[in-house]
Amino acid sequence: MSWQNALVKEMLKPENLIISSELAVVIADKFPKAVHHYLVLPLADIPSIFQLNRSHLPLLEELHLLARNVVEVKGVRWEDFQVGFHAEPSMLRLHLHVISKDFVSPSLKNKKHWNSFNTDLFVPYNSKNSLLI
DNA sequence: GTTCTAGAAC
DNA sequence: GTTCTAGAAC
Repeated sequence: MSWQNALVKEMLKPENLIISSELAVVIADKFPKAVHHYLVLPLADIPSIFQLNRSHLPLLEELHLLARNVVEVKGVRWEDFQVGFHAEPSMLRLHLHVISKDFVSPSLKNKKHWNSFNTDLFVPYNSKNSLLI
């Protein structure tokens, strides 16, 4: 198992779960790029955005619901967050980023980190249709 | 994805 | 001298 599978391993550990549903889980990003940075991952074995099609729309809505729920659980403002996918994901298992817009974190170390959330490398949830075949 | 580091660029 | 970049990691 390579580092690319680390997310799948982590999402299966109960101690990492913040909230979950029958279809997906929410964990904290191990290297948060902002004060708040969470990942929503489906239990279904969907490797990445490149496997998505229209049949996954209900699941994507479920992921977004969990994104809203984790922000509520943390007691912070939804307006202070951006939610979306990376256009060039590195880690396997589809994951929706839920990140606060401050981008203040010791783990935000280089230009690539910042660009991945603040350029076209970040695909907002509301632009998800562009990912669907 | 991160860490480490040699060589380039400043 | 310090920062930036790109590539390897068995």
